[in-house]
Amino acid sequence: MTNIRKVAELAGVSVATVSRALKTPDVVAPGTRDKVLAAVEQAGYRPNLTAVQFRSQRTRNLVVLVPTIANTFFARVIGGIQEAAQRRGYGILLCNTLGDERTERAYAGMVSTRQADGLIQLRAYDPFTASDGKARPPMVNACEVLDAAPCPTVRLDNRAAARAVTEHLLTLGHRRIGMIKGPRNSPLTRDRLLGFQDALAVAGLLPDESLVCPGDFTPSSGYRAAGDLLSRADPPTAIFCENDEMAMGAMRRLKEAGLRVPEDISVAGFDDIAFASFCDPPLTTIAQPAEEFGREAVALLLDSIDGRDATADEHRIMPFELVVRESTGPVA
Amino acid sequence: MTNIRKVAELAGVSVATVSRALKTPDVVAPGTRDKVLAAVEQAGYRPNLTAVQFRSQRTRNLVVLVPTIANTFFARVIGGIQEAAQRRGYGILLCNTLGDERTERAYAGMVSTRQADGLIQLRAYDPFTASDGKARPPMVNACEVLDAAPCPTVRLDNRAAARAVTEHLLTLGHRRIGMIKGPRNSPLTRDRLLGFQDALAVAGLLPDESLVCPGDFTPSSGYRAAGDLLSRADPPTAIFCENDEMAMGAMRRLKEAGLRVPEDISVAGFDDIAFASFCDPPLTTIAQPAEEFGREAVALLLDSIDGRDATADEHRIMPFELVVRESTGPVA
DNA sequence: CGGTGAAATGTAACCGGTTACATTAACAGA
DNA sequence: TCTGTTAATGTAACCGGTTACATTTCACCG
Repeated sequence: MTNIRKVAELAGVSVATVSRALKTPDVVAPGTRDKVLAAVEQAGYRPNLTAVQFRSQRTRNLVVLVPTIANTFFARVIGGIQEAAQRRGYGILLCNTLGDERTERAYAGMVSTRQADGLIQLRAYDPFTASDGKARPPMVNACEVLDAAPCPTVRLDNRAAARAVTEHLLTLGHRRIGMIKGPRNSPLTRDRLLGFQDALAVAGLLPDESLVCPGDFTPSSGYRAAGDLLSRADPPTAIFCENDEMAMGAMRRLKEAGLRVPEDISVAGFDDIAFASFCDPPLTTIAQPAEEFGREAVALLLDSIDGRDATADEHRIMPFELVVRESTGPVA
Repeated sequence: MTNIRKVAELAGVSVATVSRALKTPDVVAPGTRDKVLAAVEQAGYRPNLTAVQFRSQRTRNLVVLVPTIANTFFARVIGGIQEAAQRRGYGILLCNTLGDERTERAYAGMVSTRQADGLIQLRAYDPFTASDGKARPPMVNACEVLDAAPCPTVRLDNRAAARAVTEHLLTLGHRRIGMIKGPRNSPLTRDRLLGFQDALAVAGLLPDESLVCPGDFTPSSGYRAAGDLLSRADPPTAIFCENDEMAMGAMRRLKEAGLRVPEDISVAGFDDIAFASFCDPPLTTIAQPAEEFGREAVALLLDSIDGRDATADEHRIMPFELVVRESTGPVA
């Protein structure tokens, strides 16, 4: 393999001069610089980045922990992360954790062992134990965020967004509204449920626990939950799903039961994934700037890595928008 | 930062003994081993992996180039890659190239510069130029595969799969069948088109170029293309889309035109993404073992990296299955 | 012409592991 | 007791860059 010494020999200069000609060209004489560049070209020299990383204690890699890449929303967030990271000269090490804490800690360890400079966590979980001490590696928590996050965060006001969806349904005259939740132990799910209940309370409605079904953000869990809601003595006239995937599963189930959406029952989702405007009927949902979540997370993380902002209390609340399409309508 | 020297000092042994106690424990005396492990524990020592990578010339990272992570099928493939890589102790460096060749080459360069040990390319493009010479870094090309790939490949028999879909439509009595293609210059698209034409030819039908519309694998391109097909004097009675995303876009467009699927017009897709069984009506499509593509690609790449199999002519053809759901029916 | 300072370049230490080779220790057999 | 052999451990070179510091070169000025 051609290394810097071979190039130095070829150009008739020292290794230091080669290094400088490549990294800080303005400090070497023009003539020397040209000689070096010619030698680099001739030798087909590419600096060994593991050596650079080792020496400089900087890898320019970021670890990204995502609960599941199969989720369309997360895929968009990752797209944003990757784009922003690349623009700033960073690569991303992706880990699809599937919620497994051992896996999360293993990948988080890549930061402790200097394989990456920082970490973006898209789940409400802190992979660093107390034993990591006060020397917490740079981390940003985005999308699904810990209540007392020990790091900067990027999130939505999920409670307000869920209230907006619920108010929309109430305005249409719905009074018996079902909800399909996300996974338990999730602050995000809890907040959306709170927003849902807030709106009901304002409308003077008592919360009905039996109208709230568990789900796990997959279409099939939405399908099952919708079935449960239909089997009630007095099924709801509208269903609010905590994401679009479950809403699509729910709509499938409703149609199989012979119900029309929205004439017989309304359905609302959350996230505004690409399919939301193409399913039948197009889905009323909350649009989130997914890619922007990713970009913002990268910006905060790089700030933290570069020590530009030591405070771990930098929190960004991203905007949402209620997108009313055809899956919600007046109560029958 | 605690390094191996601190640990050695703490344990009262040499750095070599510490290294051995961790990497090849059987060559150090049990008593010494215990002392070292205790010192490691006490110091909270984690080996600096950049140093290990630099020294051993192995990073245990793989670069993955994906045209677009937003595509549900690719997301599943990446999930398979990530899982298999992790099981073998490798991390993945993900690059969402969006088809940009500069970006692809930049990331591919991470292999040449030793930041990664190999590369998985999910697009029909070779990021290594001739100047990289005979020292081609380990690479595997999966899913969308070059005709003369200079490396092992993992792919589907797209031609046979497309023929199977088309034969299914012919069996239902369709004679005027539209097709929505993927991006131009794609061997995968070309093969699916060939399979489509094969089936038509066997049925004695002449190919009708005007029934073949361009698309780009997004729902909106399917939506547009379906509109084009409908505007013909004699629109097709069935549409074969080269992926499920476009099929869902097309179905949306057909419904807006007041057509019922499959009573008035049949639609078939390709890939069997999660939404395929939840859209309305559930989509007839080709199921591909997406995760398995990823796992297989990793297996081939690690073989190549470890020199277990020097031949670049290892090619895997993955199985497909025609999944008939409700979006296709007899011609009206 | 010698002195001065700036610019250009060279020398070598250093980053933190791994490992070839050297050394020491321990023990068996003569 | 001495020698040979093996196991355990230590010493130090090495990987390929970066960079502090030393040295050389050279223009310019008194």
